[in-house]
Amino acid sequence: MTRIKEVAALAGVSTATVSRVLNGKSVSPGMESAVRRAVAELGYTPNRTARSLRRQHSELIALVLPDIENPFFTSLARGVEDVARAAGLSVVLCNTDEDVDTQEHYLRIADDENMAGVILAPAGPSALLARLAERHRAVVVVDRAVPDDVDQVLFDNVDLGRRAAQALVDRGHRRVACITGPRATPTAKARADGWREALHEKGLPAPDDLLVYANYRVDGGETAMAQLLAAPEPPEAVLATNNLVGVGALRVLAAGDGPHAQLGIIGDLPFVTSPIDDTFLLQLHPREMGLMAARMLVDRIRGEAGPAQRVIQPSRPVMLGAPAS
Amino acid sequence: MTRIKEVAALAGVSTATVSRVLNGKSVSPGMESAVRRAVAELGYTPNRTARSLRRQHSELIALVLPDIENPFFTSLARGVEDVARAAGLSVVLCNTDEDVDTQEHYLRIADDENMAGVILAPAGPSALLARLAERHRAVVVVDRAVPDDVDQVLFDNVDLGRRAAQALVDRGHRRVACITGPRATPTAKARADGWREALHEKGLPAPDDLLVYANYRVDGGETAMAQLLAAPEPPEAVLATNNLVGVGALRVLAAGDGPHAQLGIIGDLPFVTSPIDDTFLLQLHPREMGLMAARMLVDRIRGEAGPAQRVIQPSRPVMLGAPAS
DNA sequence: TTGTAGGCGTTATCAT
DNA sequence: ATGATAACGCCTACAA
Repeated sequence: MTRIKEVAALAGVSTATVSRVLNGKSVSPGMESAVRRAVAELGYTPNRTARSLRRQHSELIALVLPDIENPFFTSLARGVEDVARAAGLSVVLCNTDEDVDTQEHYLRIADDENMAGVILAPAGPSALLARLAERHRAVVVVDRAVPDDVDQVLFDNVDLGRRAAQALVDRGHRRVACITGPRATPTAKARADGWREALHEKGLPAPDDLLVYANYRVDGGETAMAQLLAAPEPPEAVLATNNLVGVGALRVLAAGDGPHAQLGIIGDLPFVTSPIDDTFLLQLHPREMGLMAARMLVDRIRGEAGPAQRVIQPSRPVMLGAPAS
Repeated sequence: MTRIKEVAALAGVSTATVSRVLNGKSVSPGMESAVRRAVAELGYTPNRTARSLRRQHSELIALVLPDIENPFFTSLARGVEDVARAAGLSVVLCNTDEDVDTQEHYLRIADDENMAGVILAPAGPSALLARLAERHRAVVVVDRAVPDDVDQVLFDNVDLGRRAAQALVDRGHRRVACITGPRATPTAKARADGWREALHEKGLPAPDDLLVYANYRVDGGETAMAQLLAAPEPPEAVLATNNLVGVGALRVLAAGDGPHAQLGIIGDLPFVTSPIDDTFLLQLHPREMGLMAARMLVDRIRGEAGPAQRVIQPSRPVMLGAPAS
């Protein structure tokens, strides 16, 4: 454990001078080189705990995610890292496992560790978030909106649902079902609302039996898809409103022992193995979302940001495989 | 920002008493309740930076991973979290992106932030790791062996390769190919060595054209599998030595426009969509590996661990779908 | 049991 | 430009 004091002693200067060299303040060339030599010789790096305590902020940012196993979020994380590292900040990831208590726990840690900022993909409402923002801590929320007055990078979820459903209708389908997440999940509800609006705009019915509230994971998609296909009058097309239920739905179709249906999925599928013919994808570009969120956070940390803003992230429609026969 | 001083003032005691209450030292009941009331009223939580500086260690552990987008590692992370959280430690994840410089960067942060311990899945050799261990920092290495004298939780990679290849040979195949990672990746090489040994033990040849060194990701698996199947004499079976190249290989097979081959994969496939008939899986249970590593780390942090040990993690063979026709 | 005070390692202020 | 020193917030001897 080498301390600044030892560096100072070896270089024959005061600790203040060492500190100045390390922080790029003006120091005479002779002393500077002596200090740098001593630093190199001892392999000294400043103790970040002491530095954070003194400066009242560290060079860490916390990226607090609800589900580290969802490729959407890991891809978002990569985007955040790229921007943050380039700005001299290090990213630590915290997994809330969709649990609000765990979320509060990690937000509090970020605060108590004097981290420079937090990017949060909320698992649910947070009391701490507002407090952090009030104290002028840098905070950016991604993916799921919160009522607080903080920077947010979001999708227009109703629009996503509408456009995805429209794409399916435009391919000639009249019975278009929707698999979405739990009623209590706002993005799931919004995307389903978009689906409903699209059908109505096209003059099509959107009966309750065409809308399935599944758990928002792979097994939820499987169950829901199986249920839809087993109905007396199965849908001609199915919209899966996130990547995981999309994987589940795709699995059921790929098993191939039931009626077919055209699939639309909101999100991306990094690890699919089946040939996905005849599937409509509305890609979300989570990495870009991470890049944007990190840029906003860096600006805020540097004090270059104005009032809190909400940015809507674009999405991209892609048709995979052969057109519907 | 509420400080211990304010709590002390509100409770009418000294800061020392507040600190004692917070850390479970003996305090008279009257004072204790007064302190607890004040803490609750102010919503006080101790500043972890100051605490870490004073105690010389924080309650954070760093989980340093080479690829946050690989489900193997996210699953491992979940295991680590479960044990660590139960032990009162919080986990922060750091992504090295398979880059040794980034790895050293995060290891240094873990050290300079006085973190309680580090679990590292190495991207390559680390000079800092040995220094951390020497300074009696808690360190556990997972998945990829390092020469240093630290706790390690590993697979027997040669054995994995051997058993997986044996399983394919035992199903009657004589031309069994192998897709593995880059020559410079020790686990990739070891698993390929196991494959070679198995073939030799069965009296089968293991010619160079049956062994493909791919990049260890999905696209590497695709390219390698396509190459193998396009050969004049395509293999009857193919061993993919990790989950990602397994996905790539499976994709090529599922596309179905070439000759077929039976597939063996070392690892798990959380997001596959195709029906995987006729595939041999040697499952690795990364979550269990994370549980074990975290338990060892906690023991070491608590000073309850003896000399550094290496634990070999078991794997499980599974045959999916119908037997080879 | 409780309070006082020193120190963890760094940075920043204030003299020089 | 440089050095001595206070302060960041907390914990823990030591004293009472």
